[in-house]
Amino acid sequence: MRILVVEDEVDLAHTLHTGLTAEGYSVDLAHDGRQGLWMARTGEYALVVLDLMLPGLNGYKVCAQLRREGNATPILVLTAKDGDWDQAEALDTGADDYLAKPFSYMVLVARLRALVRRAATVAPPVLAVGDLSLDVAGRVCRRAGARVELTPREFAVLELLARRAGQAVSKADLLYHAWPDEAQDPNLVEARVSALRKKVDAAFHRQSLQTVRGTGYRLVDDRERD
Amino acid sequence: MRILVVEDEVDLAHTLHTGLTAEGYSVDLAHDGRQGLWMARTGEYALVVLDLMLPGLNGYKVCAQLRREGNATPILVLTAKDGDWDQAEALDTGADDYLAKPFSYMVLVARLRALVRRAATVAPPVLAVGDLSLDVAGRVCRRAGARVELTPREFAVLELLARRAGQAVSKADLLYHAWPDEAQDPNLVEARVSALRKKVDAAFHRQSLQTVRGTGYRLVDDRERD
DNA sequence: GACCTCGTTGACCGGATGCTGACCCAACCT
DNA sequence: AGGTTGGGTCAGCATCCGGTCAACGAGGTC
Repeated sequence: MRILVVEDEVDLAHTLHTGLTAEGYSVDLAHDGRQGLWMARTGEYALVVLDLMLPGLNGYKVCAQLRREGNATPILVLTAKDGDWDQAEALDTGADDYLAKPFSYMVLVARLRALVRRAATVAPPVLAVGDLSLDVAGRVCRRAGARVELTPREFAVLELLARRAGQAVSKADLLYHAWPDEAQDPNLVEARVSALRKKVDAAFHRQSLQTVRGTGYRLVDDRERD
Repeated sequence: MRILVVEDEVDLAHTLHTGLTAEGYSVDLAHDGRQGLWMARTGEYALVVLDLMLPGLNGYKVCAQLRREGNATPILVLTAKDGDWDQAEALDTGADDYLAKPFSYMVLVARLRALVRRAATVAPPVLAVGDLSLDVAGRVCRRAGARVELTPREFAVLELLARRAGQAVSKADLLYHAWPDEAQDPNLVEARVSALRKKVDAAFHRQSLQTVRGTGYRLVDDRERD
């Protein structure tokens, strides 16, 4: 579960990082609005914690821009002010929840958990590429309706490939997404993909997991080939 | 006993939060209608306190939408106006009680308690997953019609799994739901699930309580498996 | 074709994860 | 007080992941 914290105050950012990491999340930090926007766009985050007062590009704009791009990642807004106006505007631009500083750490974690959970139930939880489907909420994978058992790592890898179906995904991206603690070795990915191919492709005489030499892998709908 | 308060006025929301928490309820806050609707949908609340005047989506709509979805959670409506018209409309859309601001805190708590009590006796909500049914009000569990005796903790665990049937539920979520005072050890959950399996699955040669390795557990309808 | 790099995959094995029985304490009857 | 029940704690065991390594294969280049 990866979380993006967009916060320029170094102390608070650091506190959030250590706290949420201890809570079991993988936390990435962005220090200004522009960087936050960039990182959020990757769509890899289960949630974005966004300070409103930011250098460069303020939180309202980041939030509004993400929504304009169709990005539905849940956003929890933080702000020093607690006026109704701020709150209203933040929620209007598409934030999902709001917390005024100073806030209790427990409250933050509770809200955050609620948001993630809600998003999981509301968002379309099933990724589909051809007849391969991934139920992200239930952690269930099916090919042509048949259940395929995947290990957590396999699921994480296939999930990112499915989110970027048709696109080549670099091993670096896959490592970043599926190996929360920094792992480097590309062979980790190769080994997992190899295992996935057996379960998801070979067992069904398919070749949807393609190698993109020099880059990474690509997941495609391969039902009507040659 | 978990209560959802949907209220955009920060002061009032805060007052209600502290007050009701002191009263022994677990209180979650939503700050606008849309958020309130999402949170209420999880079905985890014994009661919803809903302000009518809300940004985004007003209280009438939230209420009406919940009822349309078959959600029977008791709803106590708050509003600044006290005209008969408002009251009538709120109750028509499916609210269970009505309170005009400003109101006495004592009155709120009394009404609220009454509502919870009434709801518990009047509308026994039954969760069902396959032939497993949980009567939440009566604390009764049945498999294929046969009564299964569960301890309180077992019931709490199974209840959350049933509410999120088909989805993988993390041990953290289960802890959060079934161990109100903060407990941490995942083994608590494992031990309860182990006990549940004996009563609910093994005794009926079933496997509806599935392990999702690395994540938690999932409750499914397993009646027609290969 | 020689050579090199990149990718694939099987084997191995250590560590993480989950399961469960045993034990025991605390709360609650009687 | 003595008995019963719930359930937290612990430890041992089983299972499963998945990281590591190395041998092999496939492409690409000269």
